[in-house]
Amino acid sequence: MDEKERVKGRGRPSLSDAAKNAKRTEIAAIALRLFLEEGFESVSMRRLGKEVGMTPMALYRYFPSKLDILTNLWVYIIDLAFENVAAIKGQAPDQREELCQICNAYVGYWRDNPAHYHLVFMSGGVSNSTVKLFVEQQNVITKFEIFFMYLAELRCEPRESASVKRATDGLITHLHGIMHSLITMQGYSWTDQKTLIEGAVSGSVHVA
Amino acid sequence: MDEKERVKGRGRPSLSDAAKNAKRTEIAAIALRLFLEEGFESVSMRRLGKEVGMTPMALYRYFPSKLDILTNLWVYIIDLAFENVAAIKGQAPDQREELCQICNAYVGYWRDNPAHYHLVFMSGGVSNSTVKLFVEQQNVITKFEIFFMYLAELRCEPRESASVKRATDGLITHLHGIMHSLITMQGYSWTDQKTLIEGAVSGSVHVA
DNA sequence: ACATTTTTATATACGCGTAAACTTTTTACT
DNA sequence: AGTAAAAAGTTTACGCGTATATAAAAATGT
Repeated sequence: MDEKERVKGRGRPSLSDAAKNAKRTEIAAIALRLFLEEGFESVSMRRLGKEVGMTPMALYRYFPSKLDILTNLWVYIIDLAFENVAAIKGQAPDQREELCQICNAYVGYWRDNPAHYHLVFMSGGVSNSTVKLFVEQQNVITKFEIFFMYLAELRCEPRESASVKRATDGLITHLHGIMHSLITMQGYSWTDQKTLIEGAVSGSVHVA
Repeated sequence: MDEKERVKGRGRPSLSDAAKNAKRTEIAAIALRLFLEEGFESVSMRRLGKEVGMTPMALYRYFPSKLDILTNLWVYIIDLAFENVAAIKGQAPDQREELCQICNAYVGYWRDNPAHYHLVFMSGGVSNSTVKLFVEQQNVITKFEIFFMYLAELRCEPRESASVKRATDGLITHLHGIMHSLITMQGYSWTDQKTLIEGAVSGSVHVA
């Protein structure tokens, strides 16, 4: 939080990292509950402060902004999403079927937890630069590695080849599009998730 | 703006539709200039009111909210964008190439106008039912028809067949995923838009 | 003990979007 | 002309995120 660490001398000592992290965790836990229950924008810092038991401005000792509390929760939620995905590995008879199942688990997680989806992908007032920073800072991207591995194997091409990169980016964007469309445009009668994902996987395996 | 129209009787008469629309147009024009110059969030209603020459609250006689001013501008601009998309029809040597160009125009529009993308697809906050209503109201969905037509022809299948429906839904979701990923996750070095779209089109043409 | 220094925590204040209360303007009816 | 009514327009007020000013707490140096 603070720029430099003072080693010794006069003055009240900084909170220990442990104490600070404990408080951050406590705030984050309460924020997560409130955000999921009532939505990010509906929960004010004054309200959150009251629930945590501190003044609104005291929260700023632990998080630089309200938005920063949110991005912190993203990490936690995305980890949850990929736990679901990891649980499927090595369960299906063949790789192709397993990739489909993994894609369904990934998309399914967000559809089953639309509040999480809204928190991560649709929280209002979040600028591009914020998301960009988040994606770079946290290793969300490394989580996509699993898709690379499956496609390299299924396509019988090296993991680092340009065509695997193209195919995987195509698959990932397609999955996000399926999620996004099914969740946010419910007025349209989409083809069912499983069929759409089968098509996405099929395309990513066979595309040039 | 108002629920019911009073035909006659006592009381000051409502502004004529012409007068009201003139004022709306004037406000919208100034808002567009300011939003483009300084950004939506940086322009306050107090500031906009001053520029237009009325009190902040008087603006609410003509638009129900600040966001509504922006959506109004968006409607105007998106109509132009779809004219652009339509303008591509019949220009390319073959249908397949033309579909690619149309997809690129569609995705490119949103990437060139990320504020509009955020407004329509990420206006999360309280109600995505608002977004849903807007999308349905402006029948954006009926604009998807163009994708159905191209795929029916390219796949040599009837427009109403289940496989054309599957393929088109696959293409549309993929396009939205490409948009969404490129716009909101700029920290990741995605394959370029054109290549991704080529893959999306390829998949939609060949998928079962 | 007491002053000094640094950190933590609170209180105050600002501009924001806009709801609600209020005032002004414009009409019709007596 | 005077009054009632309704829309237009203004003022005031609220809660918001948070910058800034201030106070309180907790350590060291004398």
